[in-house]
Amino acid sequence: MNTQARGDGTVGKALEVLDCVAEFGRPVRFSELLELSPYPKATLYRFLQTLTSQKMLSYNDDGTYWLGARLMRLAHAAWKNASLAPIARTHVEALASRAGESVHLAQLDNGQVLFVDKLKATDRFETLAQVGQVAPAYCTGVGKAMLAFLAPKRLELALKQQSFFKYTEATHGSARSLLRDLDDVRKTGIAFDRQEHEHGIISIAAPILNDNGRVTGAISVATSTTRYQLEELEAFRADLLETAEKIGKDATHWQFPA
Amino acid sequence: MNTQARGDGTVGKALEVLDCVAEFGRPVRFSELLELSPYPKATLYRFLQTLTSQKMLSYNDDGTYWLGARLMRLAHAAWKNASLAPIARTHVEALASRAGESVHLAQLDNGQVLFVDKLKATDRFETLAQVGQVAPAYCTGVGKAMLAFLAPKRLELALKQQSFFKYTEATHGSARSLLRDLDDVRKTGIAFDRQEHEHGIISIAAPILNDNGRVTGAISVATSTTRYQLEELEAFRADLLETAEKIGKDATHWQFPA
DNA sequence: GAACAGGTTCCACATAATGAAACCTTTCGT
DNA sequence: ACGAAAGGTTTCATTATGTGGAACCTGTTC
Repeated sequence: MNTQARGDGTVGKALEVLDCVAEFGRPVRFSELLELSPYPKATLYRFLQTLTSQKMLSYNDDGTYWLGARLMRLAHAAWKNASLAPIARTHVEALASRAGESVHLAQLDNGQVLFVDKLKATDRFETLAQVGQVAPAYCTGVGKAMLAFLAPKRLELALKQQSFFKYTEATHGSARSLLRDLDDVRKTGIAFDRQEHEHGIISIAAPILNDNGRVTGAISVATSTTRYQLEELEAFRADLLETAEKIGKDATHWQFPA
Repeated sequence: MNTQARGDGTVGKALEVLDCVAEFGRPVRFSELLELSPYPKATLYRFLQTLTSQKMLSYNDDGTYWLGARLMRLAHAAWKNASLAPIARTHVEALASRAGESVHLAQLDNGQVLFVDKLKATDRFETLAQVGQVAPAYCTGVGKAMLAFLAPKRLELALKQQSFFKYTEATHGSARSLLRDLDDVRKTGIAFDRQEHEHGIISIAAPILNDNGRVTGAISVATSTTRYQLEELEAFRADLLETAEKIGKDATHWQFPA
């Protein structure tokens, strides 16, 4: 896995088209896609044909394309077997409704944070909206919670994968600065995001450890500085830790591969 | 969309590999895949590399592959925008717990039934297990419920897409036989699966209609002949119809493209 | 009834995929 | 410690695949 990323190739292009369709967020016509994608008519047409015959897209008789059944199946294989989400769902829900704020559930995926569940207590329909999103580990609450409890070797590897781009003034700009923060996290069992990834967004996060003490994920309560001060997040600490522990227990039989 | 299906092409092959990974239901090693897939070592290797760099697979440092972040993202775009599931979730849950039996939520996808939610009242972990599965429309409760309320033109088209393969003695073997059944469904607003798809499995289904009277999906209570007789399914009728109506109302703003 | 927009098909050509074989690297048996 | 085997990665000449400009449908508009 050390050759440089290959963005090209037929498969890559086809997937780009899939992304385009997904981006629309609704069934979409050929001509609409044509504008958004960089491919000439004939090429795009062939891609759509291929993807349709592969059931990655479905072609409706009103002439629109939308993500197809195969994608659904693959997706749920992923969801069911490689993510904490189904195991943690009830706990996450409970926490969200008690906290009245967004709850995020995340796992580590090649040095990045992968959100596997996001829940807004207030809005049922927003559920799952941004599941699958990724974010850097070094500047998010969940990310730091996980990094702090990684085995030394793994941490070393993960650190190499961080860019240390400064999103805000509060973002850690180097491994050294991050490591100091992680020491605190390790002591308290709690990680804070102090507007490190996005202005105005703060969070309090706890790692999810299985019975062997291995990190399998992290969970956080996130809110905005307009509603809470950083210090006030302490109010969620006990509930968060308790929830994380419960999830850890439920997830023990199951090993996340990272 | 009239050229014959092209199962070949690079994209098709790559997706086959994805399916292989999904089939394992867990992170999988190179060598395991090698046995299951028809490709030589070098070819499979390249596919895995491509899919990994495209984030369709993730490569973990214990040397295993698993479905990746991009798939997750695509999946949830599909789930959120093209399926009744998130809209219907609460109603489905409520029905499942009242009925104490499996509840299936389905939509029509190119003449086939696509399950977008399945819920067992008894087992939280089985939730979502077979979402994305497809089944024939002509021999399932949900399928017949949807067919019966399709506009004549659409029904005609859908009938052409049915194979009328006889899964059991009870399966409809021809369009004629099916159409007679659909007349009944139209009259009563309820469809039964009388062990037509699988021995021992029966169900009672109702279509979900939006305010324009257009079919957007169907919902069913399914059980086995060891627990219920066909006639006893009547007990679920009222609750089923009521639930279907509620979902229809919630889904009215939203049009399923089929 | 001519011009147009949205799709679909053709085909000479360029590119990307193929897979046998050689090559690493780690693990295992003695 | 040594040889062999399993598991994984790279090379490269060959060939199958994908490419896209242009022509072509078909239904709609002015």
